[in-house]
Formats: sequence, C-alpha cells, structure tokens
Amino acid sequence: MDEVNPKHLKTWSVVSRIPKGFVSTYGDVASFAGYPTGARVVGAALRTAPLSLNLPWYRVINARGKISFPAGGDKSLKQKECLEAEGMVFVSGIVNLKHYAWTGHLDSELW
DNA sequence: GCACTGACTCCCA
DNA sequence: ATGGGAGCCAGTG
Repeated sequence: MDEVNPKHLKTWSVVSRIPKGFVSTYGDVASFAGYPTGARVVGAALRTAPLSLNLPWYRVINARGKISFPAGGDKSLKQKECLEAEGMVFVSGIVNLKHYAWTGHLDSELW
C-alpha cells in the first residue's frame, strides 16, 4: 500500500520546517526527527521523497558544510544555486555552518 | 532474508 | 583542510 515509514515522514516534516536563509545538516535533521544515528536515513528519505512535496532538500548539506553530491554534478550546481539565491555564501564550495546552521529552537511550532 | 549501495558522520593521519 | 577507514540505518535486487 502507500504506507510510508514514520522515519521518512518525520524527516520530511523537519526538512520542510527549515526556514529560508538557513541550512541544516543530515545529522541535525536526523537528530531533530529523533534519530541521532540516522544521518544516512535522511539521505534515503530525501531520495525517496515524492517531488510533489516540494521539499527544500537543497537546504540540507553534510556536517562539513559542503554539498553531498559530486562536485560539478548537475544536482550539486543546482543546490548551490538555490542556496545562493537565498542569501547563502559559499567559500571554496563550503558554507559557514556556524552562521547559517538552523538549530530548530527558532521555530515557533514544536511537536 | 542476504548482500550491496548510498543525498552520512566520526576519528585519525 | 583533505583523505582514508569503520560504523550506522534503510532502500533495492
């Protein structure tokens, strides 16, 4: 049936809550979703996520502040472009997580 | 159900 | 900062 794993639903929910102008890491999203060791699950969840959800997947980057796609790849460039369009600044392909990382406590609505 | 792969992360050199 | 190795969980064949 159309049953979807709760982990995916939670992941999508967290990702959809990332405010514009901020970014989050796979580990952080997993942590917010309640799965501190599910960083890879976030990746799998985003990969299997239906495009109809319009998830801001491009606001999710790895713990090093870099894009997890192969450099020069189509998706990589697309993601970088989307982030720059929202005010993000890349330095040597790296974004300053200290300044852009979303901690989650800024969100008014909490579960 | 097993084995491989992957949009990850941590530790160490 | 960069790169290699190990651990992690879920999807796919």
